[in-house]
Parts: sequence; structure tokens; C-alpha cells
Amino acid sequence: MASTPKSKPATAEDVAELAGVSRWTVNRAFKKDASISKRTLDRVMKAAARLDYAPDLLAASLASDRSNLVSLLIDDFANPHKLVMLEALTRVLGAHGLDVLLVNTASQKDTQDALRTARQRRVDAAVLIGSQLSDDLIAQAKGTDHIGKLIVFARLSSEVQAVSICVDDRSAMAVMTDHVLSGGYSRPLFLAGPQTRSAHLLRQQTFVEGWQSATGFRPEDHVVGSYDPRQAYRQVTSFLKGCPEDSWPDVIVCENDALAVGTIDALRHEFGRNVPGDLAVTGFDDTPQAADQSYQLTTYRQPISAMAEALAQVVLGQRDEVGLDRFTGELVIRRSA
Amino acid sequence: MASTPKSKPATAEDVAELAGVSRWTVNRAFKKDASISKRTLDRVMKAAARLDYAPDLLAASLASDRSNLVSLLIDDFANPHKLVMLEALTRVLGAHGLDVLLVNTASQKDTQDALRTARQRRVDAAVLIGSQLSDDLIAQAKGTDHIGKLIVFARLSSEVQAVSICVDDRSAMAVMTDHVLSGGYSRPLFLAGPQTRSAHLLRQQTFVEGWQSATGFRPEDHVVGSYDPRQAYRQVTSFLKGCPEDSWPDVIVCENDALAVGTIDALRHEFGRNVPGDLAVTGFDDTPQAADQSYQLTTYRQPISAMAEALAQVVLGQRDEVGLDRFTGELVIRRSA
DNA sequence: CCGCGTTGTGCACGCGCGTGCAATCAAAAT
DNA sequence: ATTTTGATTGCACGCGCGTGCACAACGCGG
Repeated sequence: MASTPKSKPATAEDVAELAGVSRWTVNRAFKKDASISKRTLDRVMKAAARLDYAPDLLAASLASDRSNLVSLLIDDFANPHKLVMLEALTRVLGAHGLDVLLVNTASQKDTQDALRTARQRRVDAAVLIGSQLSDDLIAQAKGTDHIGKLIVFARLSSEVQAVSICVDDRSAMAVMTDHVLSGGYSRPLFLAGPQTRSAHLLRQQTFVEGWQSATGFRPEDHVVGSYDPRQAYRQVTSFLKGCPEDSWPDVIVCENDALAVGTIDALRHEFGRNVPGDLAVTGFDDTPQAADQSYQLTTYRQPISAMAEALAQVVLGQRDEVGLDRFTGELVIRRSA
Repeated sequence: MASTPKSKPATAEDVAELAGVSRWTVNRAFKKDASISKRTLDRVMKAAARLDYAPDLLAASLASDRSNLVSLLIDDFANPHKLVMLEALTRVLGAHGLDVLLVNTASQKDTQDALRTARQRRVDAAVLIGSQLSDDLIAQAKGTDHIGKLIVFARLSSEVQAVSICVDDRSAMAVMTDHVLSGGYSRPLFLAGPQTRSAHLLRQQTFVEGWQSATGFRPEDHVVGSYDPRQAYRQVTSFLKGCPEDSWPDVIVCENDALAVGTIDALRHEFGRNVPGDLAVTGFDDTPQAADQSYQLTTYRQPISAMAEALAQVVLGQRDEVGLDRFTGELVIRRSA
């Protein structure tokens, strides 16, 4: 109310009049595949510039059934890795002309609400990046709603109805297992995240079975309720307090860096142990923090940008919607293990 | 293409027919202030449920000029505090029925592009949370575009044309200065972030002037190029390497936690110093990490949720768009200073 | 039983642009 | 010079819903 008069934005109609062409020619001038003569295109663009015109994406979406909008559903803001993903996703999708709708599905009563909103906004795709997703939910979502595409990102879903873009947990964890095995440890502990009913258990399963088949011993495991370094800190602390000294692990393989960072902090500050001096720890994701001098975490780097790129292609329909797209990252060996 | 036939979503028209009323009555049933008899409302809702109908927000926005969309422009994903902000903003805005468009303005050629897109999507407001914003840019944006509202969040802008929701840096840093003064330090260093032309210098200025007027000495300062712990680590390292041992600071007051965390790491791992044993360090923001045992950072907590709430109210027009809304947080005293 | 104030309900018109095809025009072919 | 072809341009119709107002239905007291 306090600022300039602010005339209404110009419409294609206005530009058309100024340029002496029809409205449709104006709109066509703004599509890249347009079939327009250079001369009129110039004239239109000049007029558009004068009126500060830009096509209305709402109207365009309404008319065309393509919104160039992707909604991202996240329920886990405690894991710092999410920020890395958000950066990559907004950057890559943005480069492809896709805008991102960010929805916090932790506070939303229900992920269902978020999906409904997504549908109401006619998003081209809904991307699930949460950690609390059950396959039930995904199946239900896919069945109930009329969302263009349902994609599970950075997480495997056994639900065939949804596309899933993620690393190949099995091969990744196999590499990690080999590395840990070659470290000469004898009492591993696998630290897992929230146990949803999904195939996210693959990392755990791969490690446990790999270790068992190599050594004959089945590693122990422990579960942490969320991918939150601070919660990992607390739960690891109380778990280890309940362990007799002589049955302590000598290497803790964590499902991801969030858990690993919390674990290392707990080992240091609650038990005075050194990593890797007393215990080794491994992570997964290669969060920026993992490279810090304080952690120097041996971890597995997911090719987030490439995965985001694949996501963009799926959304744009340039890539087959195979049910599953598995990526291979690389083991990053640092000092922690 | 692989899934269910997926009939087109139902429209208000369909529901109207099924319920035996007019289309307008149906749409009215979905507005909360509607003037509808309980009986028909029930009938409409029942029909809507059967058809799995939900109002189309695109069409609604197009017709009403209100999109209930807010776009967030961020150019700085290295600062972990951004994740905290994103969580709060999506949660609070979502609770008010506002959806969030997240735009990465670092990769976008230009923040201008993002603002244009925002206009094209008819967002109700564009919120700037970047760190590279110059006031020029803000002014230019406000002048050029027809964006509903332009709001600078968690950052002061001297640009009167934009609303700014942030903490009162002056009073906050005054409290911090008092705390540091009472610690008995004698050689403070202020570590500042990117020097945009904006009023973000307030923290630095407040500390420097406060210290000077209390002790007669003017503290030194040093600038870090971005709010990235890792960059802070590097720059602090090279800065201190160039300092003669006897002129080292005994307390480093950082503009925010991102810088403080990097600083502490550098002190420990590059110079083998203890914090707070050898040097004290303070931050600003109270990032989750600040509470970790590894840092125990004395910092200043911004009331992010309250600020997000204020933002929602401004967007919804329930609060005057005063040019400036200053919040007061609280000093969080931990071990680092 | 009538008039009047409340609700409730229906409707014409418009929001700005996309789709598909018909009309037009320029340039190349005969 | 006339035809043919391909590149341009124009247009009717629709996308699904909001606004503002006119009209119908309901309740009340006199």
C-alpha cells in the first residue's frame, strides 16, 4: 500500500496491440520451439520489453496442463544432508525451467495433505524425500491422487508404482563392507535409522550378510529413531552404556553421516574415546561436515547432482519412467575408518 | 504411462451435478467464510468426497489474484542455519495455508530471474533470505517487478521499499558485547561475513563501538567471504597465520554460528588451541550444532518461528507492512565464551 | 397473512493463455 | 507467369474458478 501505483502487469494482448500482431503470435514468441519469423519476433520482444511483459505461468499451466512445478515433500529437517539435496535439486531443476514447491510434511497433519495440495496446484511431479515414508503411504498416494508423477528420491521404494531415483545401496554398501573388512576389525555394529517398512533396510542387510559370509559372524545392530545427529548421540550413548566394556564394538557402520556424526560426538564426549584410535566409524552421503577436520569421516558419496539431473529428465518426460533408477557413487576414505 | 487409467480429476461442475446444486455452490462450500446452509454443505461435501474432488488452485489463483504462494529466494546453502529457517518457514507458512516456492538464486543467473518467475507465478510475496543481496538489487526488484510483496527475512535492509523481518541486531549485539566484556577479555576480534552494502554491518558496528566506548580500544575485525563454516575455517587459518603470536585475539566474536563453528575448528585443528581454554568464541543464531558437545557455543538465539509467524501475517495482510519488524531473541550462554 | 430482514443460491463475465486447425504469405518450382 | 510447398499467423474454444449482484427461500413480529 505504501509503494508505487503499480499498474497491472501487461498481458499478451497489450503487447500484441503495441506490436501490431495477434495475441497468439505474442505468446508464441515466448515459446522456444515457436515458428515465427525473425522480424516479427524482434518486434514482439521489443514491445514486450517496453511493457515489461512476461507470460503468466498460472494461465499457461491452467490451459496446458503443464505447470513446470515439482513439489518436494520433506519430513526430516534434522539431517543436514537435506540441505545439500535441496541445493542440488533447486539448482538442477531450476536449470531445466522447473520450479520447486517445498513442503514440510512433518508439520503437515499428513503427507496426504501435501499430496492433495500438490494435485491442486497441478504439479508435474511430487518428489518424496522423507524418511518416515511407508510404502503403504506411497501406494495409497499413487492410488488416490491424480498426481502426474510420484517419485521417491534418494531412497529405494519397493513400491513398484512409484519411480525411485537412488544410489544402488547394495553395491555401495558392498564396497563399504569390503573396506571395513580390510580394516581388520572384529566386532562391528551397524547403526540403522528409522525402520520403515521400506527397502531402506538394504544397507543394513547388505552389510550384515556381507560381513557374515566373509567372517562367519553376524554383526550386531542398533536402531536410531531418526536421522538426527543429536538423537543419534543420545541413543548411542544410552546403548553403549548398557554394553559391557568387553563387548564393545570396534567399528560402527552407520546408515548415514547424520548418525555417524552423532556417534562420533557421543564416543568422544560421553566416553572419552578417540575415533579412529579406539573405534572406527563410517557414514554414508558425504555431507560437507564429513570432510571437516573434526570428523574426517569415511563415507560413501552419492552423486546427488546426477540424480537430480535424472529427476529432471523424468519430470520432463525425457527419460523412461522405469520403476527404478540406481546410481553408483564412490567410497570416500578418510581417517575415521 | 505404466499405471492406472487415471481419470481426469473431477471439477466443481461434476460435483455440482452429483449433489444437485450449482457449480458456484460447490466452490463456495470449500471456502471457510462461505454462506451456505449446513444441509447443502453436507451434501456437497459428500459428493465431493465420492468424486475425490479438490478445488483447482491454479484456476482459483488465476481468477482471484491470490495464489497463496510465497517464493523464498536463497543463495547460500552452505550455512546450516538455512535448514533451520526452511523448516520453520515451511512449517509456519504451511500452517497458514501458504505454499512455499524455493528458489536457488546462486545458480540462477540472476536474482532478477527468480523475481521474474515469482511474478509470473503470481506469488503473494517474494522473500529474500540470501546473503549476497545488495540493497541496489532490492530496490531495483521492487521498482521493476509487479510482485505483491517484497520481504527481506532475517536480514536488515536499509532499503525502505522492502519490508524487513529480522532480529534487532543492535540490541542483540549489545547484549553479546556486555557478556563478552564481562568475560574479562582484552583483545577481541570481530569476524564478519560477506560485506554487502547493506545494514548487516550493524552487528559489527554495534560490537566495535560498544567495545570501544567501554574500553577505549577499537577491536580488530576480519572479513570472511561467505557464511560457510569451511570457508571460515580456511580464512581464519590464513589470517591467524599472518598474525604475530603476541597479537593474537583472546576472544573472537563471530557474526554468526557458521563462522564461529569454522573458527573453532580452525583453532583446534590448525593451531591446536582449546576453546574456551585458550580463546573464547561467540556466534549468532543458535544453530543446532551450537549446542553440540563439540562446540558448546555461546550465541544469540533468533526467534525464528515467531519471525516466520510475522512473515505469514504480513503475507496474509493481517499485519501492517511497516518497513521494519524487529524481534528480540535471547543470549544463550554456553562454554565457548 | 403480509412485509421485511436474513440467509442461501444461481449466474454473466472474466482471469491469461494453449491447442489444433484454417487462412495467409513468401519463396521455390514448373 | 502460375503453381506448389512450407513457413507464418490468426482464431474459436476451453482450462476451472472468483466476483459482484440478482433472485429465491427462510424466519420473524405485527
